[in-house]
Amino acid sequence: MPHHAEEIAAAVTTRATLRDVAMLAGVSPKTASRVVNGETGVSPAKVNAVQRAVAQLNYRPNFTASALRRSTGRTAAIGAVLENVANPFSSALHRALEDVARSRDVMIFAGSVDEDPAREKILVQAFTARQADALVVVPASDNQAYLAHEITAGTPVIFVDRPPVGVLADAVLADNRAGAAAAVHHLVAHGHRDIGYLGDLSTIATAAERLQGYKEALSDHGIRPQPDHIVHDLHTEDAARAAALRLTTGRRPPTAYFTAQNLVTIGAIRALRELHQHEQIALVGFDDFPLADLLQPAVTVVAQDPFRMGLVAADLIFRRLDGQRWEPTTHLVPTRLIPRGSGEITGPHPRQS
Amino acid sequence: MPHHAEEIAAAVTTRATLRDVAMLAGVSPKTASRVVNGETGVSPAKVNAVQRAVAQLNYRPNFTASALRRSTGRTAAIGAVLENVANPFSSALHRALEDVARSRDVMIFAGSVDEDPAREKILVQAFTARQADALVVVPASDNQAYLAHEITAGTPVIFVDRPPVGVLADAVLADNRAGAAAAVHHLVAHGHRDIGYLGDLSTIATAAERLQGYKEALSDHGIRPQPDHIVHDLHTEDAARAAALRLTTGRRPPTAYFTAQNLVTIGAIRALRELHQHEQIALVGFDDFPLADLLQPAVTVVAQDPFRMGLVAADLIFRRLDGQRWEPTTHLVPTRLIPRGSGEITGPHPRQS
DNA sequence: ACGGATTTCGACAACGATGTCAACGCAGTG
DNA sequence: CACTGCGTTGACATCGTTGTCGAAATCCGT
Repeated sequence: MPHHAEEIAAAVTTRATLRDVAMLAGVSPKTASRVVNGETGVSPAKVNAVQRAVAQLNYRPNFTASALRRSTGRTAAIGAVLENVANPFSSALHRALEDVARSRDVMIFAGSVDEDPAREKILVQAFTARQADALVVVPASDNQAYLAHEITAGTPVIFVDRPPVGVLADAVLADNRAGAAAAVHHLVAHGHRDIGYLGDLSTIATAAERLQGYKEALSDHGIRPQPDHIVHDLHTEDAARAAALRLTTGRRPPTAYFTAQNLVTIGAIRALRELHQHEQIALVGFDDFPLADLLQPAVTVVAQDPFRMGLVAADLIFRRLDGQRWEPTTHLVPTRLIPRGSGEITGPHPRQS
Repeated sequence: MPHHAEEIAAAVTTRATLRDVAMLAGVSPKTASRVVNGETGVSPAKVNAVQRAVAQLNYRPNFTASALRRSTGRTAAIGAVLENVANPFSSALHRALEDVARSRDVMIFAGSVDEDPAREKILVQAFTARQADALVVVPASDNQAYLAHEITAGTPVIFVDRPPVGVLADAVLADNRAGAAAAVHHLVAHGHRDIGYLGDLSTIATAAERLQGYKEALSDHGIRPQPDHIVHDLHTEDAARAAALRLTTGRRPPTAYFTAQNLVTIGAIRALRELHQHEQIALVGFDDFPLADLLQPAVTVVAQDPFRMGLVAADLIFRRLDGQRWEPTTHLVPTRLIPRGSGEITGPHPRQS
């Protein structure tokens, strides 16, 4: 159906195209395109005519069509496969990506995986089908070999928080092992030798790393970990609370806890409160959370820096998009132990020194 | 440049197109398209050949090109103009949108405005340029007339948390006025008559509504609000803390506070702690926050339900996208007062009844 | 006034995909 | 045997935009 002038006038209900603008301005679509894109070499008279037509028709360029035609094919969009856009870690990461992307006029597509491996693939597919220029992935599945094709096809893929398996790619990880070890060293230094471990799903790579750090640190002090004081697979606050209740009311309860994830920390705190042990039993949590400093006692944590991780990931992405080449590299972002009170409750084995 | 067979074999570095698939399978692009889209009326032999070619070339359809050609032109993407993807309100809203969108295979573009009116327009532009099928907007500017064109062009636009100005559109709002009034009634019922108000930027519509509710509730009880106990434009935790410190150490300090926003609430709590007044001065905050129940005293709040607001907004969007028509409507999502302790500290005017 | 350089402009094809439609092959019918 | 009808298939145009390239108009210096 050809576009006639009278149609254009009547067509307030539909979006104007460059053809419509060109027709109204009495120029070719190509010239209209030139004006819209601010190219030089168009006579002032035509520039004016096109600009008036643009305003009159409220023309908005179709960026997807433009990207399709353009040589680079860039869509100026990055896909972020996150754990859950609503949790603080993911959303801080998301925000960091956005901040860097904003300076380049790039948008972020974000989606939540909820630890569902199938969902991870679905989201990656959805983002690649929409021609995302790059992907940021917090993997939930146990293998990301399916991403090899995207990477060889030139799409930068950066893994964040958890390392890739089955494929070589850049990764930005917290130093989970060192962070967990620091927590344990801190507790031992405050006189604890019987330190309970409460952790997330053992399928999650970071959880495994933190357990490893916990065990290594204990072994550094010649302490043999008590198997029944190590509990995995606590994926909800309530599961963590139940586990902490059980351990604390058992015979020979731990004198301190290392809680290896946010919700686990909070669940454990609830349990200790209920048992009125929160001023007696020490606790260090992995991953900081808002208001940790306002609780009684304030909660000592090993803080990650998800915002910084996002900044690093975004930097890698844009360096790759700018054409830089390098071997896939893993970047460790350090953690920081923040003593606030709960981790400084002294235990029964004060240091001799 | 034409696609030759040997090019296809060598072209592992570039993304395969439907042309490549068709060529390798020995069929026309149209037939390949039919197979990829699962249309009927293709002989089993060709279906097989195409599927093999798809697998061999790791073909992934270009959804943006498809959307461009398709009659509906839907991109299966919704733009969300949020306050800040990293704050709990926005991210809960975001997540609700995602949950509903997921069931329709629709993705969410999200961006943060940070209360910057210019940024609001930029994001809307970016989303419409990318042909988002619909927009969810938490406005920060004082006028959204610029969106009228999108709406008449048939793009559903739903305002959330704050009403639109200068344009008619659906809106999903918390019942700010009633919620604020409920907080004040609650405090009065516990013996308070001198209730300080600490609020966010007065340019934000919700802040104005909450102040209005506060004033009306006071007036219902025949209380004249004290002008110097009303402080606006507290947009950071620290500004709120400073204001609470100032009011509380002034002569004739309020016996209770209504803090009209999240960070303001937390800032006020910090101030009261520092002055050791947190067990003496009552406080009700607007908007719930995690761990409010673990503080000492636990914090009484008027809870909004951003997740529900997102669900309602998403429902409106998809009903519009499905072709339903109705006059723009405002949906009020009720708030809920959650007594936890800080709001039940009794004041100097216990009720006679 | 002339030739050549420069500027301005539009026709055309193409990006990757699909709607339209006509052509083809093959079976069944009169 | 010619004809109809159905199921397959591909040629072509098109979505909105821009890269390429040559034509036309304008400019300059001599």
